[in-house]
Amino acid sequence: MNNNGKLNRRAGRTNKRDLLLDAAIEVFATKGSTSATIADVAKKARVAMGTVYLYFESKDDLLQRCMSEVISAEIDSIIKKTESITDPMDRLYAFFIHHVALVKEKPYIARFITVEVRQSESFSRRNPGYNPQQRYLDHVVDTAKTAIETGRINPIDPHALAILLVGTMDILIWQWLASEGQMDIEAISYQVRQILQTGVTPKAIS
Amino acid sequence: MNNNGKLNRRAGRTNKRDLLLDAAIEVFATKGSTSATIADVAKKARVAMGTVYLYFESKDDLLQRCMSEVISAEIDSIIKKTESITDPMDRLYAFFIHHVALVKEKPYIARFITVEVRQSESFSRRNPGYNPQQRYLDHVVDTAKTAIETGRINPIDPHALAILLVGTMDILIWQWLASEGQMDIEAISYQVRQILQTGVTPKAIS
Amino acid sequence: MNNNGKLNRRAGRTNKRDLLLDAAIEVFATKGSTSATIADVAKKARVAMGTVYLYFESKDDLLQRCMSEVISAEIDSIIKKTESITDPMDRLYAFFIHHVALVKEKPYIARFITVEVRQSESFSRRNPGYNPQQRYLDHVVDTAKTAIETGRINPIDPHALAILLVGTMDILIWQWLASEGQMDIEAISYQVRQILQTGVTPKAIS
Amino acid sequence: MNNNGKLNRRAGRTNKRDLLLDAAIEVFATKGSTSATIADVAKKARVAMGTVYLYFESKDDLLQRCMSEVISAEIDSIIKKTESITDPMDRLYAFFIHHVALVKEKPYIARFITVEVRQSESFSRRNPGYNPQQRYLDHVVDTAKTAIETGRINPIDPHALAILLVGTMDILIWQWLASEGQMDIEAISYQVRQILQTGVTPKAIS
DNA sequence: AATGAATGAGCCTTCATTCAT
DNA sequence: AATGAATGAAGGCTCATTCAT
Repeated sequence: MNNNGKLNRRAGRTNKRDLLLDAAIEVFATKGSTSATIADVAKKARVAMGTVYLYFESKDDLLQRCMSEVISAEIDSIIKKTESITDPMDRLYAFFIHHVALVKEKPYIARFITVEVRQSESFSRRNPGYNPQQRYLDHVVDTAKTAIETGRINPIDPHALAILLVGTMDILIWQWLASEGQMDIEAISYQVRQILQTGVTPKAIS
Repeated sequence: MNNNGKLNRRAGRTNKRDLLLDAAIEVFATKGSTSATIADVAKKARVAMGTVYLYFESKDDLLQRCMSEVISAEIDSIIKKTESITDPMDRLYAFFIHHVALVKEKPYIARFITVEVRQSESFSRRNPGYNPQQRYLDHVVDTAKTAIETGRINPIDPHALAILLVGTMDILIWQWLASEGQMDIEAISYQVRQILQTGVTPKAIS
Repeated sequence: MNNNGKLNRRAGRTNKRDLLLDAAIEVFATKGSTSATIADVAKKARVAMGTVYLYFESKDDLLQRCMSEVISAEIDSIIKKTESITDPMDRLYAFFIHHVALVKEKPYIARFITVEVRQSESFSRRNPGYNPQQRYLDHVVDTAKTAIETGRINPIDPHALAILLVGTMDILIWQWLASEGQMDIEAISYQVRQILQTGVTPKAIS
Repeated sequence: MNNNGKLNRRAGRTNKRDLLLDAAIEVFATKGSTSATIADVAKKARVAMGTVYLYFESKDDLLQRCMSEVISAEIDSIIKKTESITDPMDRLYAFFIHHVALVKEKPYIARFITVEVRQSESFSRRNPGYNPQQRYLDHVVDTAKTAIETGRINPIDPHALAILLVGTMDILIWQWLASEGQMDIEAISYQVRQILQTGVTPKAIS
């Protein structure tokens, strides 16, 4: 679809680099980043081991790039998709649902986020802005603040709500991955929304 | 020769074994179980490397024991502590608070639970009963069912509530660990309880 | 770029593999396969330790290959060399002499055969066809049967003769190795032939 | 059965030492001396590992003592048993048969002789007099010389005869061990005697 | 730009040996 | 004399990284 040499060359370069990033995420998610080897990644990408080092400085660099580039892009994409929704409650729910969709479409990205990113402390400390969970939390806090300001939801603590939502999403995905796709993630999501909306306590008593 | 031979021998054996388990959990939690070496564990426990193999068959065995013995014991202890509380809502909250207390007291156990157990799929598959998160989920589901039956809370989906609670707890701890203890975990916990009790939607509107 | 790509690659691979096999046989023969280390073999072959694992799966695999490839090839070669000799007695003697020549030329192969193969029971059981001593015995039995059928030698038990010959050869080499090449192995061989031909008992008395 | 304290104490000491030597030979013969561990020997002897070091300086010392004491004693015993036989040919055959009997009675000693002793170069060099095969060879050479001097056998090379006999014996036992006792060792022994007595060559032709 | 053979540091594990009891 | 827990050096093997082609 590109129509000049410059873009093509760039695309060529980008394609192999992206090919490697995709292969790396899948391999890292499947075997765990420590157990996965450069040979595994190279094999999955159908290139020679040495080629990996033409695009990434080291195995650790490759791992960091997976987090900061691929994962970050996916999350940006999700957040952007929900920005046009005006009702904050709907926006949060849409964000939730879009993430679920990503998970179903590219499960290895979900596994990578829920497993690898969490344990990568060195990454989190060096690149706090790229921690997907932090991105999610910040996004929810922002949305919640708007919702409160507009009176759309009760004046609750936005940070607490964010933790509730993101934590729920995280473990929901974890459970779904563990169930190997057997769990009805949408049904649970809907139930979660109901609880959050009305609370658990009977109205008369609360 | 202190008390009697039997106790001494048993205590002696148990002590060194427990010493190793504690050291292992801390080391595994800090470096990740794959990156951590037996030498690290031995050094932390101030014994020689070979000694580890007097009490555990392999590095993997040591990791499994950390999960199935130490972690499981802590979780049993927490669940047991809350069993006497009659009000289901209070019981769930107490369970939450006890877990927070454990985390504050032995942060490396928390880190081990939130990070290592999650990625140890092989363990989870072989020993589903020892997965702490599953234990938590089951416990909350049970408690929620009771609460619903007694009319103490609305007839919501217990499984959804469990995912909400445990997921929140999990990420709350993760955030607290990342903040290196700076976050006011109790305040957030209280806010979470408020949200869960009354819901986010203004009464009149919902 | 010498001849053609195919041959070069093949030759390159074969050469390093053969280099390792030769080094391994010498090291195994000298130190014993259990005491010999991969580092020893690598050092003798002037490669890095890891290189061994590019050509062989494990230390045990390397040992098996020494037996099944190198040793077997040498023995095939000896047996083939003697096949054209028509007189069975001469053929047996030629076989004996050729083996002695091999021993003198590549003493470490001889030592490997007399020492390592003997103790490698697991190998013998799994690959009975590659046991050099068994190969020798079978060959001698076959030749002896022909010799008997043609009336060239007395109707003795071929199996007993095989054991006599191969056993003698084995220990003769062992003695020669122990004497560090000082023993006149051909002279003894000739004497052995004399004894076998005429027997030890004076004609009149027997 | 001893009847004074001194002897008893000595016997006590000797018994545990002998117990260890027996256990060691069996273990060394079964697993190979390099693969066998001190723990194996201690377990077989039903003593603690440390006890081994009360009677032997090191694992190597234990191995040397197995060769120089136990094996040597067995061989002395065999040679002594045949000394009274006047006819040299009968004496050699009796020696052969006695060794076969030892092998059948204590196969692990046979395996130890045929396998372990052979590969223990360091031992052979340091203690040439204790090499069982050398002892056998020397004995046969002596007997053969007598037989020749008395005209009982042809004036052959005694050394060649010795190598013939001992080599045959060695491989015969090896074959028998490999056959797991299925081979009729006596029948083959008899055939071997026939061949040695009369030779393989038809009288008229030789 | 691409390859993959070669490297060697580092890890898990074993086991001969010691020593406090 | 006897024990066996503890030690730590050494070996097999892996894999991130390099470099000649």
